[in-house]
Amino acid sequence: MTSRAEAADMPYDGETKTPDRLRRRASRLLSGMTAQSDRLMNEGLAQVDARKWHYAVLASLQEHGPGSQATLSRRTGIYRSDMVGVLNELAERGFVERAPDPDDRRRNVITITAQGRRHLRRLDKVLDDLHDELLAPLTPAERDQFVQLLTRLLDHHTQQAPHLPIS
Amino acid sequence: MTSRAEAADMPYDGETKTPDRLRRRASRLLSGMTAQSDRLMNEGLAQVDARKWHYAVLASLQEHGPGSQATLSRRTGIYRSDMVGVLNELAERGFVERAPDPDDRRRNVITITAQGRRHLRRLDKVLDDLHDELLAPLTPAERDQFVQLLTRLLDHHTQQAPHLPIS
DNA sequence: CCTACATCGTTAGGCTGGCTAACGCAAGAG
DNA sequence: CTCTTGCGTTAGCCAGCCTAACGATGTAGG
Repeated sequence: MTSRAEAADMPYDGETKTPDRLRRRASRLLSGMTAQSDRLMNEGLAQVDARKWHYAVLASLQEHGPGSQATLSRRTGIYRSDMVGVLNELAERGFVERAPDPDDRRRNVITITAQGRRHLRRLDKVLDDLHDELLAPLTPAERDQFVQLLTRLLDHHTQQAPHLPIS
Repeated sequence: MTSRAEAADMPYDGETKTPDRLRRRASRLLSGMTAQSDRLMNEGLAQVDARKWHYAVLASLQEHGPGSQATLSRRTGIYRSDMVGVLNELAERGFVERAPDPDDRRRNVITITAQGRRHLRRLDKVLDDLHDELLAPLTPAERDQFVQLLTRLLDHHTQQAPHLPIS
């Protein structure tokens, strides 16, 4: 409250904030960590000729069964404009099948193939290992808590602001 | 264990994995959450004619004092090729000053101005509010823990893989 | 002094991911 | 039959991240 500012060579002009707010800002930590995570996953998946989206689509297919491209788009959070390309790649490799839906001729029904299921198992293993590396510094309990905190945060934000088609 | 596969209409071919592995993958939670966070911060900062980078630079200047562009680049994680533009924007608005360094004529010395400090205080307030919104579903204790977990993870990965110039 | 190398600010450009817009087609509602 | 909605597809924008190269300047070694 007292007038002790105006000292021109003192950089901290009355700020009592935590010194390294830059490093502590959750938003900054998040984007830093995501950058790291993306790098890790992309590199790892590239070694088995896959991408994150491949996994998302295959996993969604296996867990919720076949669906139209739009459905998959909603389930995975991939825009339907980008879904086209992803499915092309997956179909090229024989991991999914794209067949016209007889009940609704606008739609394609996407089905995972046996090969796709094998590939998915492989990806799951790869991702497990990568996540082990990603979360290496945390104990199992901490990992659970981390995931739980993230889940709660994400749920909160995707529910009241459905900006993303995720989930 | 028994052979009960081959049932073609049953999508789950013996997988005993957690059903919603897609949603639980830390990497996926992270990128989802970061997307949400980035959106929030960008929108909030845009309302005061600012960007994330502006904050990073100003905060770094205030905390560690003036420095060359390359130094700032290393401190904030902004590539020096992009730093040019950021500093142009900040200088235009009178938040920093760019002066040639007499001791090393390759360098510019960047200094935060009084106006810059005022602006930074404003940004800090804005960001505080935004983070309150971001972390709304968490209790104070949980927020701390979240930040702490993220910090540990990030430290771990940036130390042994200095891919990013961050910090 | 000369040479070799590193660092600085700057410009240009590439790649990727997220996102919007528009199209033609098909389905459903009134 | 028309209007609206959803579908798959193409095209393209924009921001972030990142590399490469340039001329100018500094540093170290002979």
